Amino acid sequence: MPLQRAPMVRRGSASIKLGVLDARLGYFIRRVQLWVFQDFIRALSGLDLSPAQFSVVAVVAANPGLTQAALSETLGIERARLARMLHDLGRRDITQRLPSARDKRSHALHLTGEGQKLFARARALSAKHEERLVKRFGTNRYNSVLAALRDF
Amino acid sequence: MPLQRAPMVRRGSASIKLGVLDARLGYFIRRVQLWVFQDFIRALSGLDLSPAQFSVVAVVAANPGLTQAALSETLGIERARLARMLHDLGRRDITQRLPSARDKRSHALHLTGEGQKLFARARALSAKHEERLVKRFGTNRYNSVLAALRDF
DNA sequence: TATTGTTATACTCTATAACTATA
DNA sequence: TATAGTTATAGAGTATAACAATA
Repeated sequence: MPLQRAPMVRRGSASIKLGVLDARLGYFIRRVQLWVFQDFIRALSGLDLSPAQFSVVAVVAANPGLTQAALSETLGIERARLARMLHDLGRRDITQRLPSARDKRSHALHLTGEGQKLFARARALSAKHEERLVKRFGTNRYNSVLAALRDF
Repeated sequence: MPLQRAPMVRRGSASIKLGVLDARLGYFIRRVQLWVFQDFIRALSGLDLSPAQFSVVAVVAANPGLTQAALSETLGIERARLARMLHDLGRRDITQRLPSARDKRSHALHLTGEGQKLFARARALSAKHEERLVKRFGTNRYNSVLAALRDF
């Protein structure tokens, strides 16, 4: 059987210059953010949890009983979108909305028993993802970038 | 006139914990990326150029004559989306697609005269945006974060 | 056969407004 | 009057597939 000719992959295209983009932090932040999210999605693909859904579950787990408004403000997710997300997570028996004693308008958010199990697995899978990031950056660089972005 | 009661702003909500998110780089990258893009969009609002459009114009300016496929691969923008973007930028007399001499399938991308003027202004406005980032991070942190993300 | 560029479709995310029930 | 939550809609961005022209 003859060898197939390798498809033209054009890996480097090294001659193409970024121009002024090479001095724009936003460009590199965006590229790295896309890479990180793709790796995260792959890491949690078995659980069918998006980065945004994971962030919701994580904050509810750390603050049982908080309201949707507080969650929305903490994560910067629009209230309207959060309502749909919680509807979906509720259908999947991950989160639940209990009536609030103090304010009948608001809900107290909790994880269900199933939600807690799912979160434990998601947390472990996301920790492996995080280890990949540490390796890719190197420990020192990872720590300094995390600290810089956290303080921003 | 009696003082109006200040609206409940709930600035800090300091009691809400991030939980495991506090050890996830992707969360902070996403938050900072959103802030940076919003500041960029505000900075260039007078020119009506999105970050993605700016990146296209910048790379065409730095590599006159390159093809859409090369541009697509460099910036990680889908060919399908890039076709629509260039259609729009062409309608606005910013970019132009000239026939390629060597390959009749492909186009050679260039800025128009108007496109070059627009790019000069966009570059200046984006430089002011970048200065805000430098101030916000501090020069040392800015430089180390930029280097780390660029090398990623 | 594979690549370039185009069109079309579907899905997600974002932004906004309008609505209800409570406060 | 303002807030909590919901629903609906429109606009971007992303991911695919299919297609014509060319290699």
